Amino acid sequence: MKRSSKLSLALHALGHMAQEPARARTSEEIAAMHGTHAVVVRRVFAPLREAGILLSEKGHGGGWRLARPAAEISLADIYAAIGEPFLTATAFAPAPGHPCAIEAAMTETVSAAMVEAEAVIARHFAARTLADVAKVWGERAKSASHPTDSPL
Amino acid sequence: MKRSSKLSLALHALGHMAQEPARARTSEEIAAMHGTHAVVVRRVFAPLREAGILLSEKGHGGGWRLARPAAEISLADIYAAIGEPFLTATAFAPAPGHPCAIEAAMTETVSAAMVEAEAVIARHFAARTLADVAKVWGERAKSASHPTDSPL
DNA sequence: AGTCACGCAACTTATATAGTTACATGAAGC
DNA sequence: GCTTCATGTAACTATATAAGTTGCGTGACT
Repeated sequence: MKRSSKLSLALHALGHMAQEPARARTSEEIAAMHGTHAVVVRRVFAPLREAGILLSEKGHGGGWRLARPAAEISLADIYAAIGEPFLTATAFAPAPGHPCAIEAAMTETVSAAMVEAEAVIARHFAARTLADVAKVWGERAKSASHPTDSPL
Repeated sequence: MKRSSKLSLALHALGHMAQEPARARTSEEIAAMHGTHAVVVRRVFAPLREAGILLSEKGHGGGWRLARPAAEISLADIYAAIGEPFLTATAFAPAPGHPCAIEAAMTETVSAAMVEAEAVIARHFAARTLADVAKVWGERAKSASHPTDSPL
């Protein structure tokens, strides 16, 4: 397990959805596309719905749809909604049971580096929308890999 | 478990060692200082020894010592020797069993962001030596927290 | 010889996350 | 109104990763 992550699923799926925004996709469809389980898709998509990026509909013809044009959804929006940081925050639990100035100094330095790194990532993602990625896809893959937008 | 990490242990311990470089510390001592196990210390320190940052000696009076002055050991040296990246590389395993242009495009974007972020961290760490941190410690904690360099 | 400390391999335990099952809710079609 | 399809959610299982632990070997000092 754990061969993938929430963010990779979200980016992959929303990238596909940006290709044909009108059509709703079921969780099953998306799960098959990404090689995972429908419940996982719902779990990952729930915060995106709450963030106003996705809409979900029940019943016949239901499924998931982009809540606004792909050009108005940046990767940063998705990243922020997921809330799963790249940086392993586990790296610095404070000293167990006793304060230590040296450890504190180290933690400060590392934290500063992490904040900087996060800012870089945020900037990077903010500069790219789903539409940008869809465009790249359109330019390079008029070939055969994903004819229109079919799963698998 | 996993309340700490290799890097936090290394930085914490080497920070202390930089305070009094002449004295060798046993793995037990360091483990007590960081609230972990001596074997874990040896495991984490092994690559630092191979990288020429630490020296280890067996027998009476043995233990660990800095291989060179604290001013010549940057945090980047330690970070590189540990080889444990901050950025969760798990985030992007490729598509399971089938290529997908969209996923590839997303992966490229994310990878580029990660490379940038890594560079920021590397630069940040390269600019700080163990001696710098020891100095910070010396300036702020002439008080009581760690009288000389005692564990706990 | 005896003790101390690292070196290393193997095993155990803890945790996080993906995967799965099960059931409830609501919407469309008949 | 009943069935079908789809999401919503909680609970459970499986697995991968990393820390913690044990045991034994080796070298060095007394």
